[in-house]
Amino acid sequence: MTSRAKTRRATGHRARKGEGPLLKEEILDTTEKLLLRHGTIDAVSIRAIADAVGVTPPAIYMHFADKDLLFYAVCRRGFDTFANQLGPVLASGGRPIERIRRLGEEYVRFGMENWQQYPILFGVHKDFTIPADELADDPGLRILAGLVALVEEAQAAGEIRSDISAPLVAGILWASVHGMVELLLGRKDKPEIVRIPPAEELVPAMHDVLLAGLKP
Amino acid sequence: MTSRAKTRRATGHRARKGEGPLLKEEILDTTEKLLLRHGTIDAVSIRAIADAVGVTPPAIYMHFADKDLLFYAVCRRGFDTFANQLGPVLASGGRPIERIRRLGEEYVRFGMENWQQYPILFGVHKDFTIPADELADDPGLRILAGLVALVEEAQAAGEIRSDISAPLVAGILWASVHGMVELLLGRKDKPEIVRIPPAEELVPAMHDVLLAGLKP
DNA sequence: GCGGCAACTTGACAGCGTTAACTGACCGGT
DNA sequence: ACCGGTCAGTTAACGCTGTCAAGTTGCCGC
Repeated sequence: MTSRAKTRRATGHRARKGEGPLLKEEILDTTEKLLLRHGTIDAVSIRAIADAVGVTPPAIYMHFADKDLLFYAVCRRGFDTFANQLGPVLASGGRPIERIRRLGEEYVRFGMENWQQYPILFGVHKDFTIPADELADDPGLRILAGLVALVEEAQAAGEIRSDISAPLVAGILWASVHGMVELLLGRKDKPEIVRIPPAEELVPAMHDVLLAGLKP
Repeated sequence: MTSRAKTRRATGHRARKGEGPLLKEEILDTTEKLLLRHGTIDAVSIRAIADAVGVTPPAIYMHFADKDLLFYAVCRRGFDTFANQLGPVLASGGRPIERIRRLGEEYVRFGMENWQQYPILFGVHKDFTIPADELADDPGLRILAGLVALVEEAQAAGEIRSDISAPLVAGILWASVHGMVELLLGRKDKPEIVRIPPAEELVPAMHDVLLAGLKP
């Protein structure tokens, strides 16, 4: 029993005319699962994906041009759930400045929970070049645009100083929360070496400092 | 002319008894050069390194246990030059709060200039497990310890609020500058898509906000 | 001069992403 | 009812990768 051949090949099943997208979804699901299990892209081979789906490796290439685009598609899904998680916070009630704090805390929480996908989503090093047409309505950009609008709202309400432009403030906030996630993730499984305070102290303290520094 | 075989094999030279470390240094130099040229670890193969040095691939394994440790050694060197660059700033003159600002700006400048090595040095995703004994006197930890001490000095001088512990402040500062580097690097060669303000505005503005929020 | 050993080389293995060429199965048209 | 077309795969292979076991070469100390 070297190879599983679970879902499809074992059953002798073969997709009908319109069933291509079915396998495509199945590949995406399996790839995400394997990525979550093994942690990095390189640890998940095309052959392993194909085997888990129950299909031969070249079948993958019927639905994705290459490995990078497959994993971009997987990450794109994660990005969407990320945007869906943060969207409600953007539109929630309360003073703008409180929404900004909640947004940052949600961001860090999401990053910590999805630690396998996060570096792939937000890392500098994603080798694959994102297709330009897909990048147009990138979920991350939607969030960033929402953050800029939220900052403008806070500035209009007099809750944030206006001598720094809204995109500048948004960039500072984004850099801080992103750096915080990376700091926490990097020292995640070696807490005895680097004595960094735990997330429960760092994240609120950082927001205190940032929002204090942004007061008018 | 398929393979270069530059330095050693072409000359018929073979290392004497004590000349092992010579090749080791040469491997490190060549690997660093190739890494800077190609950007990522995966783009630099053991075979390419061996070929550039003028040696067969298994010869590399005489000096490094595997590929990961080779690249860790290369990164460790970069880390040392990083520490050497930041060390003087830590000990330089001026008020502690000014030194903190200069430290942050130097950090970002270093990160931007060494953009190929930076993600490998500071990324979450370095697959290799750093040998525990090497990690003890890690240059990055020395810098972090120096930053904590600097923050304590600033707190003692009454330049930074003392209701947040020094390690907490240091963590916030580190997360911010690191996130700023990643933000700038990530959007480095696609400035038309994400309209993020340039580094010359972001970095000083971020330090303004942080130091304002840290005022007593 | 000779054993020993450091420093390599040769040759190979298993696994990778990817491609070209082939094979069924289903569908619409005549 | 057959039949070409096309969708959805398969088989086989190429060139590449990191890595290892075994063999070879040449210097050093005795």
